[in-house]
Amino acid sequence: MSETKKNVYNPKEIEENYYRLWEERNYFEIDGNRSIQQPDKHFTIMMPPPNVTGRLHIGHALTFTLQDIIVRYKRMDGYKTLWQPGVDHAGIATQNVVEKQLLAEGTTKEEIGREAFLERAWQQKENSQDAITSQLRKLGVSPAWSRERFTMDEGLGNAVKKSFKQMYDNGFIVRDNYMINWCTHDGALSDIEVEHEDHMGKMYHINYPLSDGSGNITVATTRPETYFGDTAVMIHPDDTRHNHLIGKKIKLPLIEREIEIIADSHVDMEFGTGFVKVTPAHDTNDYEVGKRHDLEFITIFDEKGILNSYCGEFEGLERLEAREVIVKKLDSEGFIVKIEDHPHQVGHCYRCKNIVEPYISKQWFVKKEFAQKAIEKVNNGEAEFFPSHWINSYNAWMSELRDWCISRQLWWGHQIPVFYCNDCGHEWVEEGDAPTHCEKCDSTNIYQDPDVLDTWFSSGLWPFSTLGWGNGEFGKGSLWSEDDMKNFYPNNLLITGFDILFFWVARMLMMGENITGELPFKDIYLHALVKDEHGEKMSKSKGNVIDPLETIDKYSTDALRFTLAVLAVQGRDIRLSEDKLEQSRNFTNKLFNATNFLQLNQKHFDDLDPANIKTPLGRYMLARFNVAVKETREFMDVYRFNDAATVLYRFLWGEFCDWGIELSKASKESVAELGSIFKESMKLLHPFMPFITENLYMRLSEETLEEGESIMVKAYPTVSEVDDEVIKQFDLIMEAIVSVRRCKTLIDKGNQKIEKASVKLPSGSDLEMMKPFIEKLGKVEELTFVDEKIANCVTDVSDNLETFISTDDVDMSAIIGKLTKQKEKLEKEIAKLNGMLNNERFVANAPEQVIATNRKALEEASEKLAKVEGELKGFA
RNA sequence: GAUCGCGUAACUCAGUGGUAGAGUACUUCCUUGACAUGGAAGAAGUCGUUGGUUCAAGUCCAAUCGUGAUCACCA
Repeated sequence: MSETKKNVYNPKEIEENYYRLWEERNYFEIDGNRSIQQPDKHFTIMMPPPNVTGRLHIGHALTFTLQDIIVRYKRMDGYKTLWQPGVDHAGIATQNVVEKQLLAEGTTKEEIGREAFLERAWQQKENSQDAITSQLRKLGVSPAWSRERFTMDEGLGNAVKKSFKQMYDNGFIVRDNYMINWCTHDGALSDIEVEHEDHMGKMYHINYPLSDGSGNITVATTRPETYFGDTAVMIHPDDTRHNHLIGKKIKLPLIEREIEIIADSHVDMEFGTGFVKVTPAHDTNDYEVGKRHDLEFITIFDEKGILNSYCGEFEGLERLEAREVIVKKLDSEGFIVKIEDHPHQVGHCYRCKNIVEPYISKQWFVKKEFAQKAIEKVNNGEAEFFPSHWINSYNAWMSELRDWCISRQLWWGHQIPVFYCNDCGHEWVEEGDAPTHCEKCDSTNIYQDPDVLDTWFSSGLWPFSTLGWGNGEFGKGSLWSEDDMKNFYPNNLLITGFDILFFWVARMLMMGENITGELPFKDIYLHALVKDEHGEKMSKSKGNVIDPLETIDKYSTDALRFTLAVLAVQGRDIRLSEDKLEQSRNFTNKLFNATNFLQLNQKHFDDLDPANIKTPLGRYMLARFNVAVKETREFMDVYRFNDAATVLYRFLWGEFCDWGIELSKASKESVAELGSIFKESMKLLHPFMPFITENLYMRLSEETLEEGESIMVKAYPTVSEVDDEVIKQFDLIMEAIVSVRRCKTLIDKGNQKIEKASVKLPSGSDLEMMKPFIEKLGKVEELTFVDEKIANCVTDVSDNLETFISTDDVDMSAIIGKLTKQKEKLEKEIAKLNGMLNNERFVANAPEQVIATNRKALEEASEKLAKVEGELKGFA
């Protein structure tokens, strides 16, 4: 078991203390990196505030990991960095959680009343906020905790009132009767709070008798209970089957209310019977028809869905329960023609899953025109989506926008800051404290609108309300300061999931633009969902949920973070699996052991100064490091987390450990330099793996975090001059080593040490420098450099060199087979290159550099082919 | 119905017009001065299909098939 193993990295010992020390030292705060801050460099990113409803899930882990990577990078790169934390009151969601708690206790919100209910909701908020933020800390994230906000704290409440007034005064907020989405449990919903789900329902064909007794017409409906609200039947004016009936009257079954047959081109003649019942108060399309034809709007059930007196004997039944009862009665009276299965989509409340009803109600709305400038500015490139294709979804949604219903019949939320006077009927918005008198007639007989605002109204202000905008005096100097709007607005970046593009991102864009005159952020990075290894959505019922806290326990925070980063490819779902986590865990172990190796030789390593890197191997690793720094920075700057993580993995494992450390075994004097480079690469990796990089950096500095300054406030590595010459030399050394190893497999000495081997290198090579490396890693006792093939040997031909190992007895057929295959491959390559180079149009059109590259490739391939053919001749 | 993704090695996926890449798995081998959560060598691809543009296409365009997401409508 791992407990008994030596040399295995144990993250738990390390992660425990570091986070506490970092936080205590205020490294996460905007001036936490004061020692390396550069003037006029600011970076802002807002944390999407988690709901105060539940615990941390893997989606949180992804989004906060990506944010933390960027924030740590910017902080180390000298930016005054604000990562603004906070939590969201999550109106309906939280209210439902508390209602469930009450239900379990055998009571209801109505029983305990609004005041006691809100107390319970605040308690839920406190508990959940504590839980979520302590779980976030386990992820190693570094937001400015001292500035933590809550969407319903007093300052943000002030900002809500101020912005509401501004929007009201500008005519963007209005109150009117609309047909809205009504949840009989949660009240009014905006369009996007309704989820349409496929559902196998029934289509009921019902006979409506003509008033003159001349027969029946048949209408088809999926919601028969709504017929009590019918105020017309319509047909298409061009429908020659039926248009002679236009203007005739029919009598509704059972209740015998008389309605007219009207003509409207909204009817699809191909569908159903051609007759459509019109229920203006309970159907979105019929609402429009009703307005066009000036029909009566009959509402047949109340806010809880209980049928009213328009429904005759069915009054008092609940709308869904009533359906079966009504149909049974209609059938027994002979009105039902037939009932068919009918697949269709039904709208459900996104919070309580209740079936949503179109319902006429007086509500507060934000006019769709409010979004206009935000659409224009985004399309002018003032904000940029990553991946860029999201602008299509943004535009599609924005262009079809309808007025946004912002009033909610809830208790938990920002109460709408509108007051009404019972005496003079005056209505006004109050952005200050609650008034005691009507501002017009001075009456004290006034009341505040009982509804609260959509939760997304206050979160729409998040990019600037957290910076003190509209907060009044609340939090000034502690939670925010007067410079904040100047320094941190607009925010540089938003990172969030695409699932809240419309709910949140679009709302922030329009609110920010209107209220501050500027879009709230420049870059918008939308990440995908985290799915399981088979690409399935994670869900409790499927049992495929990966819990980030359990994952951290098993693999470490660093491993989870690195895995999420390496999988975070723009525009693709993230398939998380144990395999990937293991790979990252192994990577941490590799880094741990690289440090162990370095410290076999010496304990302390200086920080990197390129001028002090003198040995050939040191200069080579420095050159590779520089390439890694350049690529990492470039990928981070365009939010290509996966590419940056892959570069780091490749450099640290594939280049530093597999080659650098191994080569250093033949060049002990280079170890001190490699240690410095390794320390510097811990800085490069730090944003991804904050804990292990801190630990290894400290170990190699012979310091502890308790005494030393954290890696997280040291300058991020920059590119120094890359030595191309030394790269060439080591490419040759490594090619020779691989060639020797390959050659040894021909004599079945794969990994064993052999006495002699000969290598033919290109002229001008620094043989003396190269020799010890090739001997050590090729495991050759004595290496000789030759100009010609030696007698009785096996050969390996590689691009720039050949290896010979003398032998008396070996199976030549394998070697011949291998060489033949090599020959065929080269011939193919040469033919291809020749084809291109002999093509006049290629030579005329292709860039010179491409032509030169191909010429060189042809030359090299031809030379290599000659060698291979020479070898084959020797066996003939 | 509309829009937007995705289709590359057995698997999971990178790939930015210029000779097809990684990790895992696989084959063969190795306890070497850190790491077997390790090391070495190797094998493995009609880049969904068909056209087009181009000197040159996995990459750009069109069509098509498969697959997924979002939005809308369905009386």
